[in-house]
Amino acid sequence: MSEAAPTGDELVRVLATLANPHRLRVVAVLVRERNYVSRLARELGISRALLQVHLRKLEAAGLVSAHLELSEDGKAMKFYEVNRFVFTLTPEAIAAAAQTLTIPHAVERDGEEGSRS
Amino acid sequence: MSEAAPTGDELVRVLATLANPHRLRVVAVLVRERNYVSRLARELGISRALLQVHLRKLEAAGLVSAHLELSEDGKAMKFYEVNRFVFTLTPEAIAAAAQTLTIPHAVERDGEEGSRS
DNA sequence: GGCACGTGCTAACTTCTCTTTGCATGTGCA
DNA sequence: TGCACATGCAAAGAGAAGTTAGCACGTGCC
Repeated sequence: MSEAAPTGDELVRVLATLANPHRLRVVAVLVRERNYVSRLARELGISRALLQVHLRKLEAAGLVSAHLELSEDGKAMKFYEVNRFVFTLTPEAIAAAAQTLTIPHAVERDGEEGSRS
Repeated sequence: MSEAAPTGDELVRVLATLANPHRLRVVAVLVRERNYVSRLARELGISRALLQVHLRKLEAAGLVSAHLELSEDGKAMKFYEVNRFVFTLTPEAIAAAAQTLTIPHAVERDGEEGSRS
């Protein structure tokens, strides 16, 4: 996931996903070590239901991965870990990504009838 | 604005600002050349009122700058241009930023696991 | 069985964001 | 004076996002 040139839609999704304090904290915790949902919720001090929503978004954006595993005592636990990724935000990179946005707005240049000039 | 280590709040604001197709296109157009509001709106094919809202957010995030100037025929025109900025998004950078988030969630780690349910 | 722990889901509420619509101001020019 | 162009702002609706609460399922163990 080392981004060389993300598409506009992809970039929008990633940025929207990371533009949230909860999800930033989730990434921060997962960087240290992989973790399963319930424990992660406890460490972050948020409800499990809320965490799941954020984890789903992070996963949808490709920033984290989930692995369902069975613990020694037979309990199903869903482990999450962060993926490697590098997104570099500069005006130029953004301009390039913007060109690939779907549903592009009309950039028509017809009515050039300025009263002045 | 070459970010060495943005704060969590700052990062969230920048990401939230850039996570929008319209604003990405605005940056793309302004990278090529500075422009004033009305013309920018025409080129992007969106209403002026809508563009102003987006420009305000971009400016609030420090990504663009505005300069009010008078044209030859005396009309007041507000020119916008993009600022230089570099934000590098990696799991580690995000983890670092997350540590500086205000209104941090309680990350308590004691035997407070009550069965309140 | 009942409790503690893990998972999943959804309905419903609140809050925020986006977008449109409308009106206000000012200038230059035919 | 009236039109074309520039600016500004705010109310209000529509839609998306965030959050809570509640229920479902499964396992191991006293």
